Amino acid sequence: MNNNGGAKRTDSEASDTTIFSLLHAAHALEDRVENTLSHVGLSTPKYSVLSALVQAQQPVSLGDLAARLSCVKSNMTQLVDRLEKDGLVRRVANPDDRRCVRAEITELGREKQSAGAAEVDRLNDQFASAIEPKDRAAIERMLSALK
Amino acid sequence: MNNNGGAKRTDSEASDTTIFSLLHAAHALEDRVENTLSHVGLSTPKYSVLSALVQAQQPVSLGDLAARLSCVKSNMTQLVDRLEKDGLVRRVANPDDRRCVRAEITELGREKQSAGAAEVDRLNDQFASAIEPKDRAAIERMLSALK
DNA sequence: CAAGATTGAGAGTTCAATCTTC
DNA sequence: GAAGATTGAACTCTCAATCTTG
Repeated sequence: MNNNGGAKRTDSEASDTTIFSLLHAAHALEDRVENTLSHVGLSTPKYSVLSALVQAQQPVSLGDLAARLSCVKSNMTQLVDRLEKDGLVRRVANPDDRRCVRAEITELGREKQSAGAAEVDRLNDQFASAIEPKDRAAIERMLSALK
Repeated sequence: MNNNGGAKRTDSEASDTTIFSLLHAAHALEDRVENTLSHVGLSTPKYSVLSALVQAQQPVSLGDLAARLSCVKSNMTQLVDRLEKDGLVRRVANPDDRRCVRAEITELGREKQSAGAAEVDRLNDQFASAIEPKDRAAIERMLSALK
């Protein structure tokens, strides 16, 4: 969605470095990532979970996963539900703390993540080469202004 | 959600001007907009629809609204459902083409949009002043590289 | 048959409430 | 009671199918 809330351009010239044009661009970029990952049958959230599991090199509790991906726990419950249905992840019980459920990546999940990572790397390189090295510093400053 | 898919940092230094850090920053910005608009009881999509209606200065068909906000028609159907339930918009029939349904902003909707626009302007100014003028050109270039 | 809108199903997200285990 | 996970309700969004009108 465009989300340009029709903010008034008080500037005579619509120089358009406004919040909404940034968000619009980010949305386009997000779509491109989503589209690329769909080639291997993954969504961005699913890819993110699989990547977290590969990186951890061991099963990770749902609460941990939620924290790593900056989302609420109930979201992870449902995301893992879908990943489990896809056969990319399985829930494993934790004998030490029976409240805790950990997600473990399957062989298929590992393959998908690897394929997704290749796609993302390709996109990343492509994007990086489209940015002038001199502009990177400016973008860094903008990013930190945003934080 | 963070969405940093754990993309491999082939660079020795994680300079982090990657796709995912950009998306992460955009997400933070989006949250700030969403949070600001929540002060007046609006979500970003609802604010966008109201703004489109204010700008048009007349009722707009749902298909038109969907096109203006770059989303599919069925999304607009549901968004207008919720806006209508909130009393911010009403559906009006079109005698000329009875297939067509137009959305008309209510007085309450107009008030909310106006309050939202004030908040967004404030945020926009705040954001603009955090960006060095010299950096704006770089950001423009990045934005156009994204398109 | 085209065009405009809606409906149904499902993904992704949040919040509040609940259940089990510590 | 607090921590870990789940469930239910709601919002935003997409796609495919359907209904009505042109």
